Amino acid sequence: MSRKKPTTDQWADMGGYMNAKIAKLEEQYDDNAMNCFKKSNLFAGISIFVNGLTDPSSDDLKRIMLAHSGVYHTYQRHNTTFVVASNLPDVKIRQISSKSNSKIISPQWIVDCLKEERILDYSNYLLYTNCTSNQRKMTDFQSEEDADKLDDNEDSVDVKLDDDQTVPVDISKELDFLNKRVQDLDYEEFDDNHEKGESKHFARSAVDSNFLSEFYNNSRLHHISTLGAKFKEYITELRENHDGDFPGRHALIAAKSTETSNCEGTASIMHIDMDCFFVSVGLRSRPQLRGLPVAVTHSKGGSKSSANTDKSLSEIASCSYEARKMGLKNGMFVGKALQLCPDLKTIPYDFDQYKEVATTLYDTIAKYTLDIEAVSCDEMYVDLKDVLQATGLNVMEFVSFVRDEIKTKTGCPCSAGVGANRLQARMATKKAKPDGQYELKSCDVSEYFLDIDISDLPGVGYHITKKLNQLGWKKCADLHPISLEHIQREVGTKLGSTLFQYCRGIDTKPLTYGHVRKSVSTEVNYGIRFTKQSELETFLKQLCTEVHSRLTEIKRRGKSITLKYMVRADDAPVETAKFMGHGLCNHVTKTTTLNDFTDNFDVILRTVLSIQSQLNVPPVDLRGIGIQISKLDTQNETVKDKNSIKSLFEKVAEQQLQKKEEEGEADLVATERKSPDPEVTSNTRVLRPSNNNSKKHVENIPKTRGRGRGRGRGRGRKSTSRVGRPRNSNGNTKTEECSVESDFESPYEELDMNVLAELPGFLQEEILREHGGKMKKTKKTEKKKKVEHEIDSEFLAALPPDIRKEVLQQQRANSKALEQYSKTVPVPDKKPLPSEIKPIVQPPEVTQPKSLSESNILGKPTWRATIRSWLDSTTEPINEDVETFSNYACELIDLNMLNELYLVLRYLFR
DNA sequence: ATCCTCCCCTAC
DNA sequence: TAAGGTAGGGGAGGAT
Repeated sequence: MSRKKPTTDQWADMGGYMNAKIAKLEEQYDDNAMNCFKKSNLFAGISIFVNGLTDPSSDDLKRIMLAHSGVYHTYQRHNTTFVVASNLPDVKIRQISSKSNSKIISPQWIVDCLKEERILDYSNYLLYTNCTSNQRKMTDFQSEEDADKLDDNEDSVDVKLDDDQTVPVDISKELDFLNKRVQDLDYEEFDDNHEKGESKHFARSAVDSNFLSEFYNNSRLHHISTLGAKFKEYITELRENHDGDFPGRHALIAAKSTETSNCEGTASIMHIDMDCFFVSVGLRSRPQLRGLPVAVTHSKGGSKSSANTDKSLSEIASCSYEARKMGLKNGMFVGKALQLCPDLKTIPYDFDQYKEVATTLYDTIAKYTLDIEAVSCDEMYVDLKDVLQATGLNVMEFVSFVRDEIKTKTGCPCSAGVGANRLQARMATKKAKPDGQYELKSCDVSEYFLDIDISDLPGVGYHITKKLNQLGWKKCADLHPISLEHIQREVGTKLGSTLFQYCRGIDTKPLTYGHVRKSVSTEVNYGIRFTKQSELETFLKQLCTEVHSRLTEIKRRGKSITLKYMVRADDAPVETAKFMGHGLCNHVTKTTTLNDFTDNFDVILRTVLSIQSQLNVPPVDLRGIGIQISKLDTQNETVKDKNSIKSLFEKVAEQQLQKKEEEGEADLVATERKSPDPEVTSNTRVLRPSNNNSKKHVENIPKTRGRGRGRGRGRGRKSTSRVGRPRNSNGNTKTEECSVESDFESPYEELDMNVLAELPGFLQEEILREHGGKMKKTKKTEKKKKVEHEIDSEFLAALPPDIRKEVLQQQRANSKALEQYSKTVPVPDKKPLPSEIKPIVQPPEVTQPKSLSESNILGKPTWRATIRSWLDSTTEPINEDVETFSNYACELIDLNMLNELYLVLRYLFR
């Protein structure tokens, strides 16, 4: 291959620059790590993307967002709230604003918001105000009239397009011209801003600072994946907020022509799917290409200069039916495709348009019913039973009605299949395509399936197909004489029984409407070329930023962090055949399970860096990197019951009861036993003492940074490492046991940890906080503290008298303990807390227990934060009256727990 | 037995 | 040049 590599000099230059940059980043990172407290919720719900150079720098802006609950996007997304920029040329602005909902504002807005500690009206900070100015700009190189046409076209989702005449024939030329112009200007701008030559026009590999964002902007798979997820969420949302009215149905009833009624209501599952989606969307503005073999790909040039494109290894994302007839397939390389079909026309991607069309598709269906299971951006299952019943239409009437509507609105054809279950509907769609519909009647099912290729069944991909074909099984009919056990033996229990049923048209899986994420990940297996460890670390950090922002976006936290590598296989050439591809690789993954759920950037980054050093793969050999966060905490809605405050108490009580029973005191308490909601208990896991052995809970943050001398060879298939990180970085932490004592660094070693350990959790917390921050202040604060710990009279009043007495007693004892303690402990200088303590004070990564127990709540420095965090995720109104709580408490909780629980309540009601 | 981790496979 | 992502189901085999 005469592929051009950057010369060694170029690499070296880049390395030098990158090193300097990294050093700076590191420095900032450390700052960042020390100040990882959330400072406020100022920017909650707001996300920014920084475009170009800004003041403050994008890094600073990121830190601000991190600290104030905002989200920092490493690349612009449709839902980015603000694009932050200082100086953008009009063209760029137009590009941004026409393609998204984001407003472009000056970074000053963020600075000023911070200053005033409130969200200011951004309109004064808009970099540009709508439309007018930039349209004028366009006239610089377009006639006014053309520009108008163009605009019309861009907004034309709702315009009828089935008639090709509607669109001017030369529109695509204009588009091309415009795009080129925009691109040219982009480069010019880029040069202006980057005169130092720190980066080329393109981000070539992952060492370029803007590689990640460019990659994500251009990756079809990324778009397919994220769009799909988005629409699943979209449907879930629509269902949640639905008021019971389906506006489309009225029109349907009115438009109903015949008096047909839907008597045979069995086959009412519809599977609907856009026909070669990307191509169809692209053809809307290129009517002259209709009827020709067309493919969507990054590769430019189409069929005109075969010299260059013959060998193109660019992949085809989607190709028209005309192209498929020539043997083209999605995913095929352009080079090969051109051999099969020299007349192939290639068109570029337009991700924003895909999204628009998909939205129209979903909105159209949603007018009639929300019994929708989203499969991807262009495909869904719909249960029509309800609509048909409500409107009296028969199935195919309805199907053709919506298909027409979709085609009219989007200018793109779709196909639909109808059957008694999802499998039948889906197989019916196959017959319907292209641009058609087909109902698979129950009497036809068995015959219809006989001739279906096994490889067409869902769940049967490349490998399974191969395996089955080798056994001589190709058609569904071939499977009929085979016993269930036999099939299972070949392909596994689960898939075996699925296939056994599928080949007969049986599918018992109902449509699923709720959609709960189980993991979040980000992965790049393209353009990964590192020469140095530092480049790898910088990139890992970017990936962490990315997962972190995705995690925060879905408002979840995770416990398990996986680093995934693709490593060049020993015998694979260093230069891949495909430009910047990954070539033949081994996969290496390693997972760390934290003790606590986290959504904290620092925790994620440290964990990842730590795994990185354990895997110890030479950066040069890396070809792909991914980070996955799994074991997400439970989602609010789905576990409302389990998360109720009542069940918290019940579980605590249950736990105590068990303990007492074990101690043989069952009869004493048996009468007190309340049988909790069976659903709750059935989901309660039996608690085991945390195997994290130490008496004190310590945050589970790996501290090792940089290249450790981890030696985990190759496959990384060791069991997952618990990264119970010793902090004392000078290495001599022999004990895996990590107790608070051994982990303190110098000034804090003076703290008498034994005394501290004696105190109730909440006091430890207060004291440690004082210690780290304000202990310098005099008695005054202490008095204030005391007052704060005084018992809420409202709460007291709600208690039965004898209990009230005990509570008061206990409270006095606590105060004394605190007072005494503060005398015995020397007051250190004001110093930032060591990182072990941080989470105790304001922990994003506190335990969010699946099960709650005494030991989870009490006896741990984090109990309070634990409960707090747990309650943060509950949708139960925590403003239930104090009385209710005290009643729970009195009924369920041991007396000596009451005081602590009281403090929980105070905390909640503060 | 049951759970957990590390895979592999599939789908869009 | 090219932009080979992302989430979920499930099985093998070790740990508990």
